[in-house]
Amino acid sequence: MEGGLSPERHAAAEPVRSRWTPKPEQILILESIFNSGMVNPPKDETVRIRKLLERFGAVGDANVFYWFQNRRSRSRRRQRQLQAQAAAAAAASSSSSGSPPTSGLAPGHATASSTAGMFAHGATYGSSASASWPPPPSCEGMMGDLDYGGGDDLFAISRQMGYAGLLPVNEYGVLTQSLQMGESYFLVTRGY
Amino acid sequence: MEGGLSPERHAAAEPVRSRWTPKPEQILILESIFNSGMVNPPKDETVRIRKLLERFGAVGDANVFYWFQNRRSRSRRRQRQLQAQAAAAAAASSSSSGSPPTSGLAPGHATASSTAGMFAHGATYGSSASASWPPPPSCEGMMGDLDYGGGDDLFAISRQMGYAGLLPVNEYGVLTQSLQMGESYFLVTRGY
DNA sequence: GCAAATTAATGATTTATTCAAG
DNA sequence: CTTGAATAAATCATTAATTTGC
Repeated sequence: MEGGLSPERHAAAEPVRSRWTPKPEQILILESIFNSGMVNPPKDETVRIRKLLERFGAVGDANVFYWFQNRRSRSRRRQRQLQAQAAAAAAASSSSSGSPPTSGLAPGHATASSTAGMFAHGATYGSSASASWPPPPSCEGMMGDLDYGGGDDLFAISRQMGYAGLLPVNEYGVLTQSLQMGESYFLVTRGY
Repeated sequence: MEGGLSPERHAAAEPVRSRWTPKPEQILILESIFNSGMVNPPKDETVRIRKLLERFGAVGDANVFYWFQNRRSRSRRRQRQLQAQAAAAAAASSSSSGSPPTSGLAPGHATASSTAGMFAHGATYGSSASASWPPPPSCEGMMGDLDYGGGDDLFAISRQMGYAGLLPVNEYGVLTQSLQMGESYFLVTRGY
């Protein structure tokens, strides 16, 4: 099995599609949100998330949408595969003990080993990204962009609550507790 | 008690999701384009198409996108079903004359009965043509951006060149000849 | 150590399926 | 039933991890 991708291609006018490569911080945020149970954010939420992520690098709504879509899909596939494996093993060794297909998307275990401190911070990294927008769910929340100021008030919020301190994370360094829906979080990485 | 993900996300107030009902003229345009071979228009083309359709009623990019998606899907399914049927029949009767699965998308009968006059107009080219796109917005302007600006001259131009004459249509009143890629067409309905 | 060559992850597209309005 | 809307599954394509030979 090999890719068999030779330098032979339409070497004429290829726009060279490049794709978004999320920063570690962005991944952490996304994982956290996903892990907190919001696996399929509606459009307005997606916009909010995107605005959060933008602090760490250019990103578009579409990227966020795609991320969640892929995350859902692959999470489920892994789950299925794992279950099939278990089923096969069970069938091979003994019998029954079939666990009915629960939800499929299981949030967090907690192994709390890695540490990622979270608190607010203001730094304007990202620029904006080109963004078209994929087909998100219902149009309910399409009333104006509840744009809380300009983003810097994130500070305010977190200051209000004081830095939330450390939150429980799993083996991926991902939160196992849900983030507050209306809040915004920033994270401070430890090393990288 | 995270509650995980409640089965219901939509707020209590059901937004009464109403769906787009394309006008006959719009359907004709869409069918024509699809029938002409452009079965999966890239984003910029979709925008153009949407602008065209907007003359006959409110419509968004997402609607156009969905339409083509569904059209492709259902066209192919019908084709497959038909083929399966044929295969089954062939197998049942005698030795099969298997026709390899050609492309599923290739209509083009011609019965030329209905009439729809179409004006051709040399439109803005500029098709970046290459890339496809990330699916379009869901609840974006069903009325929002009135882009009539570059739109009106369509009429002007078509008036200039005079009606381009009738084009061959099939039993659905749909063109059987391909529309020119860079062009824009208008149709004059006969009654409705 | 370092790049070219491979492989593994994963962002982006397309297709198939499902749900619900009309 | 037809068909617009939404989602999940499958697929493609590019980027990061690696392996490998020097």
